[in-house]
Amino acid sequence: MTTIVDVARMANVSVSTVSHVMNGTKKVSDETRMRVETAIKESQFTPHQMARSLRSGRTKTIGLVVSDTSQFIFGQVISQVEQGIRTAGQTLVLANSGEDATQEKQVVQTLLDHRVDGMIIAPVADSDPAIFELCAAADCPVVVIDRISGRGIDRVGIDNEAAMRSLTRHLIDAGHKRIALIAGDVGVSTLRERADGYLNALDEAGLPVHTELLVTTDRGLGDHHREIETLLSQPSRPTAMIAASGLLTLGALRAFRDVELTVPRDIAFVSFDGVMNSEFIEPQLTCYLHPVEAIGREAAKLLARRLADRNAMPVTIRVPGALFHGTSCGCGGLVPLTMVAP
Amino acid sequence: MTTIVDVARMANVSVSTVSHVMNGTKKVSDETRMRVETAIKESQFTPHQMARSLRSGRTKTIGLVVSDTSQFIFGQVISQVEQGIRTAGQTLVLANSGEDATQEKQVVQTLLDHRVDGMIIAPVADSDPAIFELCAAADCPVVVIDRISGRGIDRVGIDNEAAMRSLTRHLIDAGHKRIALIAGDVGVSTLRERADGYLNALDEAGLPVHTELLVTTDRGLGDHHREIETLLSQPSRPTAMIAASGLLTLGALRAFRDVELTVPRDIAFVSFDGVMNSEFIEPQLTCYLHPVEAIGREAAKLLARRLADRNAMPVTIRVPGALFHGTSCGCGGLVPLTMVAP
DNA sequence: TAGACTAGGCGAATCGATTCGCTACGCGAA
DNA sequence: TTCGCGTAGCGAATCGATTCGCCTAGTCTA
Repeated sequence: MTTIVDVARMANVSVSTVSHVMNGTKKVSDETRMRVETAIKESQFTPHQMARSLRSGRTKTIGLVVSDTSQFIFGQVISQVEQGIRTAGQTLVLANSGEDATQEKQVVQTLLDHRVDGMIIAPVADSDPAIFELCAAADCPVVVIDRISGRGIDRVGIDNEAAMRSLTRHLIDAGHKRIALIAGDVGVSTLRERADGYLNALDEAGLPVHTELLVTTDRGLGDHHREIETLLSQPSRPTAMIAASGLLTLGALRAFRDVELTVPRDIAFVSFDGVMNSEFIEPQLTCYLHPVEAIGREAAKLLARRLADRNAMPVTIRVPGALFHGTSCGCGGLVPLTMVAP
Repeated sequence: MTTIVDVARMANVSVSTVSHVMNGTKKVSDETRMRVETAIKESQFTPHQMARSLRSGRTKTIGLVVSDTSQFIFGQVISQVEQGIRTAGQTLVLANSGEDATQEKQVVQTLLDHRVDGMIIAPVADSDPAIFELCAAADCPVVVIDRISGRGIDRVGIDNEAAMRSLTRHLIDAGHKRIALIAGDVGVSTLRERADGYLNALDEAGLPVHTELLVTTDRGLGDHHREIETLLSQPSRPTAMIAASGLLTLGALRAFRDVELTVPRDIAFVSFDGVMNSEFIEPQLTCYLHPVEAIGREAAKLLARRLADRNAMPVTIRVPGALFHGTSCGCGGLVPLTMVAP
């Protein structure tokens, strides 16, 4: 590989002059600049990023930690983040936390060892708060996605509570009183906020909470379709059901199929977050559409802002999503579905 | 941040001794080693990867270039590759080529500037062969995924021709003679191989090729459902159809819906590659299942092998996929679906 | 007991860039 | 003529690790 020394020799100037030409850090006469530039072209010189980083302390890389790269939702986030930081001249270093707090801490440390200039993290359920201290100690700015945790940190996510309240309200307006929620792991802040939205909607409407209709799980990412089957097989089965995530929606759909219930004839169904290719699935799901692309975009923007001004006030950005009115809620479009507040 | 110098001072030894303790590059007495190790722990020292890389010439990073991170198939690949290299102590640097040759070349250069130890590339359709020269010049091993291009390079992919031949053969065995292929951009080697499989199957069966049933496009990633609609609206419409990719399958499904054809009653349909959540889509698609996870895994393994032995013979690994016999082909399970040769 | 050899550790060069301070030169003013 | 000053460019220290060669004791052998 050719180095800056080779270029300097070719152009018959000193190493520092070549550096100044490349970075525009000092005035160089036109004539010298030309010589250097042609030398760079001819030798196809590209500066060694490691050497550059060692000296300057900046690597022009951004770390992104997600819990499962293969999940569709994260694919969208990765795509948007990559695009955002690439156009800003940065490069993406990706790590998978595998929905495990120990591994998350490890990969965060690895990214810090690689001296990323900043980090975007979608924390796991029982994330160790120490990771933020690690980043702070390394003076590495962090943006948290989706799952909100800690104060004094830039965050971007959706308004889970309001969105779920809208969905629940819709079923209530359609006359349902026994509404089940497949809530998932309420240890995850996202899912707990959604469960809160459900409870608040019931409360506002003066409806009682039937604890047997609230399906939560302590841990794990399963789709829980066995539990849902059990619930649906009982004599006092609910007249409506809400799934709190895309994965849980798939579990519910499996359960409906297995116990041979037809939606919306036998039970009304709405979901938080759509599922892929839902346009080909019958019935059309009434659901909240998670604005994943926007979240990725905003996260990249937020980090860029932070890198430009380390002392800016930390902010929390709530990206609005959209509600899709399908046929699965069984209201036949007669009951309006009100938008989530922005 | 604490550096190796701090540790050396704390342990009352020289810098080089600390280095030797960390890397096990020289024998150090137990007593000294202990002192150094406790000093490392107490100071929470982690070596500066940039400095380390500058000296050693290895960055412990692997570059991965895909054309669209948000596509499900690449999400799977990314996940497997990340896992593979993480367990090997490497870190993943991800770049998006956006299905554009110019951008692809740029990101490859960026990754080389960051001195990745190796690279895995899923090339774009009209990929510039120069990218391989760039890598060769930088002495950076490359593994090519899926789309095969060039010789003397490690490659991992599936046997597109054989898989497509099986699918086509299945429809022929079921009695079809007018079989359409939605082939997509045959400039992409993957898709051309699939088209070849279709043509070879027809040839083996002694059936003529109807060019109007072969829908190809010069460029782009669209799902082409308009073209498919046109084809289906003609009086002499085919009795069976094959879609050559997951995306094209979605286009076909849209077209069937829009022109109100029922599969398999009005037309038989099989697809190369399934679509997400297809278990909830009626009818069940008879299709070839792309072994994406295996491809990602193998790519990581292949690169590891190459890094261990730069002089090994370049190999091409063909990962076998599976065939799923659904109801969309309309044969009612009466006609056997023969496996792809491994 | 001298000489050879080993173990354990130290010092300094090195990787390839950035960046600060210095020099040499030319020009205008006093 | 001398002084001051701005401009263009050079030299060398520096970032934080790795690694090679050298040094010093201590041990073994003849």
